[in-house]
Amino acid sequence: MDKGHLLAFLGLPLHLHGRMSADDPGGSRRSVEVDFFSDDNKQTCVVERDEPRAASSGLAINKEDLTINLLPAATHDEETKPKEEVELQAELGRMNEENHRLRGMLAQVTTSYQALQMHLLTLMQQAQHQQAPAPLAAVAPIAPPPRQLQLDQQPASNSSTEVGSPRRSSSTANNKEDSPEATGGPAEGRPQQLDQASMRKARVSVRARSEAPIIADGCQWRKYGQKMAKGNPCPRAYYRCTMANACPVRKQVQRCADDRSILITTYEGTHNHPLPPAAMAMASTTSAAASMLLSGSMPSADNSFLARAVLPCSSSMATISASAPFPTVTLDLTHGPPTAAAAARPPAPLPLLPPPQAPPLYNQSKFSGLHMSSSPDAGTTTPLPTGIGLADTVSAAAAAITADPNFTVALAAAITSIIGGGGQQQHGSSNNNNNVTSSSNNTATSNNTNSETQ
DNA sequence: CGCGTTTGACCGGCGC
DNA sequence: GCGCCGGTCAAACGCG
Repeated sequence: MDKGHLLAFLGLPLHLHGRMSADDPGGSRRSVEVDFFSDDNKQTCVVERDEPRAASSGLAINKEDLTINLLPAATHDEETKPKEEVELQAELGRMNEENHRLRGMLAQVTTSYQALQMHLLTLMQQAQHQQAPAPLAAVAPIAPPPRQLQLDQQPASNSSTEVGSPRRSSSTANNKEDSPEATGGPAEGRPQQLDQASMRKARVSVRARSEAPIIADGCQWRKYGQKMAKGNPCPRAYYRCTMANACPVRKQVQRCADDRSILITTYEGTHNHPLPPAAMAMASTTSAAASMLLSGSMPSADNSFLARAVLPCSSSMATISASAPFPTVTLDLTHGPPTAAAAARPPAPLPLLPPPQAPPLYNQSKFSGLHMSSSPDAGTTTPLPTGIGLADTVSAAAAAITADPNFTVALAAAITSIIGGGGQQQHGSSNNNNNVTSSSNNTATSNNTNSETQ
């Protein structure tokens, strides 16, 4: 959505723009605001452009006004100069105050926009599901509903035909996962096909400080390859989920080239089986992030803006990149606050979905794995020595994200898009939790600590 | 002996 | 068309 239209749509007092551009000593978000209030929005600024001149001694000034005031000052007497400087400084001070107020208003507008965006997304996805219902029906018998969202459900939905090896080798597998024909059955709606195609490619990258070779995210992984990636002296390891026979989920683990204490884990795909609670958090986060990417694939969507919109409280740790090859959500857990505080807080009161769009299953303890999060250091930059601690870190971080009401809205949208009207997820959820309670203790990742060679 | 890792080879996509 | 590079395969190997 165009920002100008957004402001108009939200009824923002557009006359603020000109003032905003006058000065922004704040800095970090300056580019956004300048762009926001650029002169390109003439139709929104033209009304106000005369006002600063009419009240040149008032609060509202812009760059031109400053220039006009400063240049004549050079010709003034030496005695008047300090006076004007003092006035200017006073004005600057007032402008700074106003700038802060405007920032607050901008934050409010952004919040409103987020809500609207999420609502729109939800409506769109609901509409899609009315067009193409029940693509998950084929999956449901295989893996009970409570598992994570089937964003990458195509392999799962085809698991009846794609028996056994999930290989994608051209020499051994004719049913390539990436083939559009495999994305959905003939009953599937075209728009959803496209959505799933994009979501299948979506990845979620988690950056976390860890001395361990991999982060324990609650799933079982089997290493199937290792490569030296260009531009990084550290090898990249490839893991495949082995909790189910044909689970399509893969992950890549690589240390950051700049800071080798940072472990970058990239998840791709969606599990087609029940997950341990410990894995649920990450998987759900992954799925929701993929859903966000879906929404970001809408035309003219600004992904960075989208990232801030979807994860407003996590903007410092979550970024969305649509740059090739795959759209990727990066969750940066290497930064402590502000999310560290959220991550370290007791995980029990996880605010989940707002009632209207919340599928029943997510009002259950879908993220019960987060309850394992006991490490007070979760989300901080302190390296955690054990895999369990890392699991806590990841889970707690995921809790921090999912606890964000805006994120849960996005999550609701994701669930709505995937599950649609399908409702009896709760039973499976409880089954799922029963199934995996024990596995959550063994942290279920690959036991081989030598898998990550340097 | 079974399971998981290692590692060189292979394949496909992409840029030039 | 060619080469680079990411991703995957599969035989070899190690470990319990």
